[in-house]
Amino acid sequence: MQAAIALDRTFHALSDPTRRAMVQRLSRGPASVSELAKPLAISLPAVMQHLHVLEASGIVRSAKVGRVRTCHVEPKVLSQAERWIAERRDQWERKLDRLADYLDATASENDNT
Amino acid sequence: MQAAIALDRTFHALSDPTRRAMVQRLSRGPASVSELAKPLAISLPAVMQHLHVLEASGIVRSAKVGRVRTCHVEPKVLSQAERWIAERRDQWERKLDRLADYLDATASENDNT
DNA sequence: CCAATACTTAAGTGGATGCTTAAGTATCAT
DNA sequence: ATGATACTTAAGCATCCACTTAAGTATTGG
Repeated sequence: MQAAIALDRTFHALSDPTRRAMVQRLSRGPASVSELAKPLAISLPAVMQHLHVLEASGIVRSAKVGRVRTCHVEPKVLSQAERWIAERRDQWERKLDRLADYLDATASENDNT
Repeated sequence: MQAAIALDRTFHALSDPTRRAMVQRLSRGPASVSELAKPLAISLPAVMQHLHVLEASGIVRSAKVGRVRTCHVEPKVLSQAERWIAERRDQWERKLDRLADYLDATASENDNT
């Protein structure tokens, strides 16, 4: 049930376009807070708040050296969210396949008119 | 950039445990609104509101026949969200691989002591 | 030392979210 | 026709969200 809260936080973190832009930037490599903020048309405190959300989800980690905080992506958490989606999608798609098989089988039974 | 709004809605829809439970139920097969509501400890209007969120994202579709509304999962929208995550994760993991390669190469240069 | 840099904290605001209860509407069964 | 069933709409409410500005703190370069 702890996994549910992790998924809550991860999907919530990814539901905002600014945060996805930050993740996209960080997936090209580490960046400081101000580097993350540069392309965004919002204040630095707003960027900090988004960063907190991303860190709370575990998607992003950061560490401060001197006055610079450097951030990077943590792919494991992304994998968990990805897997949740994939499992539901697979389940539904297999269900559709089984339905198709059943319909095919039923159709061929009626082939001998 | 229409895709961004679709991702907003999809990830937002998945960020709630009640809605994920509904998706999980629907990935086993179609269900009516009251079937969806049965295991949930919330009122029927609340279930409706969650359903609206899921439909707005495109994850779920529904149609009413008589007085029963039947809902089902739409796997394409799930795939898009899944792909967004996979792309970022891959990018970061490849970056780490390249870094490892670089470190290996640098290490072997210093092998001739 | 002192000013610039790089965050960080705090407080406030408008709007979205998730829930409720109450009161509908449209079928279906008798 | 009438009651039960299956939603559906509406209204209200507490909380959360994304953002702002203002005022910090901690490093670093001159």
